[in-house]
Amino acid sequence: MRFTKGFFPTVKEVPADAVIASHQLMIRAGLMRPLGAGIYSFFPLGYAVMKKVMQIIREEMDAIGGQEFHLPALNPVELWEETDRVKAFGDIMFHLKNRALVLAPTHEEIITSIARNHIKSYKEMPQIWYQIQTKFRNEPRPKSGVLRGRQFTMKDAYSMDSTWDGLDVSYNAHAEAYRKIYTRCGLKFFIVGASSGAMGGSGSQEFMVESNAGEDTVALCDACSYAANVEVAASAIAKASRTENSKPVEEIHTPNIKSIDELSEFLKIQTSQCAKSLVYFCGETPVLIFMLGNDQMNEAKLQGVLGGDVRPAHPEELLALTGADAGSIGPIGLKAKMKIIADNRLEGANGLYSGANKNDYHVGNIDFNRDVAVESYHDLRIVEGGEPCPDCGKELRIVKGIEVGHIFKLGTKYSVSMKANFLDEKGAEQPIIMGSYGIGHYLGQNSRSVRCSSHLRQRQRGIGRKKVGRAVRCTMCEGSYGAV
RNA sequence: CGGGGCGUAGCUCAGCCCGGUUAGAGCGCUUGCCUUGGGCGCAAGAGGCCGCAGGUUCGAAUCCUGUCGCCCCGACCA
Repeated sequence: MRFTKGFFPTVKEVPADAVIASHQLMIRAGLMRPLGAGIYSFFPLGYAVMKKVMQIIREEMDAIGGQEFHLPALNPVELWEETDRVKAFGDIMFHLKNRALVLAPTHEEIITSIARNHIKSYKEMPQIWYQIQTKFRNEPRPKSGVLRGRQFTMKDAYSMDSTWDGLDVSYNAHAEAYRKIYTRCGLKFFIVGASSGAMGGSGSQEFMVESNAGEDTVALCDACSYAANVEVAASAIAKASRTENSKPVEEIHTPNIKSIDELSEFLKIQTSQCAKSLVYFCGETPVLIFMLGNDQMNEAKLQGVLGGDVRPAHPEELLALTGADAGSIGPIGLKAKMKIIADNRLEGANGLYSGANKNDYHVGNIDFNRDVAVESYHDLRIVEGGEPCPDCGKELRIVKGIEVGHIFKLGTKYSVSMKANFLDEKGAEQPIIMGSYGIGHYLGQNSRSVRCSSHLRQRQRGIGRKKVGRAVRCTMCEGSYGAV
């Protein structure tokens, strides 16, 4: 068909409700249009790009032995009740009003139900099943165009193995296939370790693309391959120093000194000679936390250490527990007995300054070994850009990333709850060992890959009609984007 | 779900605070002319029940209430 006959409705003006570049460009170039919040119609040009991406995905999935399915999006609720995920998803899952049906946000349950009906022997595994399909998630807040929508296209794959080694093989095969897929799509990606969250299982990795439109913040090392979500990222930053001899503690009058900066300024000391105190509650239990200097505490890490939801103490609680207001709290002279934990950087440190638990007073020469009943030391800090990489020591960068893929070792979570068992070599019944692999799973989608491509391909001038034509062709040519 | 913003021509917006004749602009669209090799120029024209529903008023796009929708921040994100 002639290009001039094509339906490519372009717009000159930047759409009022599109904020990020990719969203604006995809609309302006006529790739798609919104139908409602988080719902998009893909027009021929946009669908052409999407189809090319799907083609690449199919080729790489087939190459690792994947078999393509087409599963229903309309699912009986009962299936989801078997794994208790009706509750787990809550409002995120769409429920039909006039039937006991839900719109599938992912397909572990369906796959597992098929597996339990048909896979009876270890001889029938491994299996890799995948599909490219429309998913539905009732996002409380769709945003950034196609980045987070209520209906989207996703490739989801599932592996079924009879052994844990087999799971590793399937998992690694997917990781490799994903590398090829993103590379062929022309995306510069990096891989971060992730928590498997409520998906369950023993491990997972996220494939991410650097973008300031991203929703995740990642500490990234360009020298080695270290990459970790800031929620879990660590750095090889030095600990606080320890001198040969500890001097006796001394109380210092520090009128109106609250912050670490004010304290170091007032006492003419380094911020790294100060211990910052924070009080959090984990449930009903107050916990006193020490950080070195101006280090920021990472609530996600604290939560991991304490094993529950945490919240900062209120001002009145601070006063009751310590005898002072925020800014004057410290390890010595506490009013109430509290669990005390501290950041690793403070382990064994001495000569430190902290609050005296008395407003307008601080205490100096604190020795954490001698004066503070620290229950345990943990990595509790938020990694900052420029700190040394924990693996290679080079500088870390803090970047925003878009999750374009997520792979999980599910293990037996679904096979156990849904009783998907097989007979092993000895004739013993075992639950199937599963993996789940999404491009890009919860936050991702094929359409997001399109989005990323558009985003990365944009130039100062934006993408005009001719450029879009070429962009699409280039997408079709598997990542020869340099030519655009 | 909490906070903020916005809903006026296909698009981007003005008008609304200080209610009052046929509601405007640019771009787009249609027609004609011009030009006849590139987001051209000139002229004419179509197109809006001012998101929807109530209310206040002699009179509402303009004020009030409700409602729906959309966007942003936050919470959430399997």
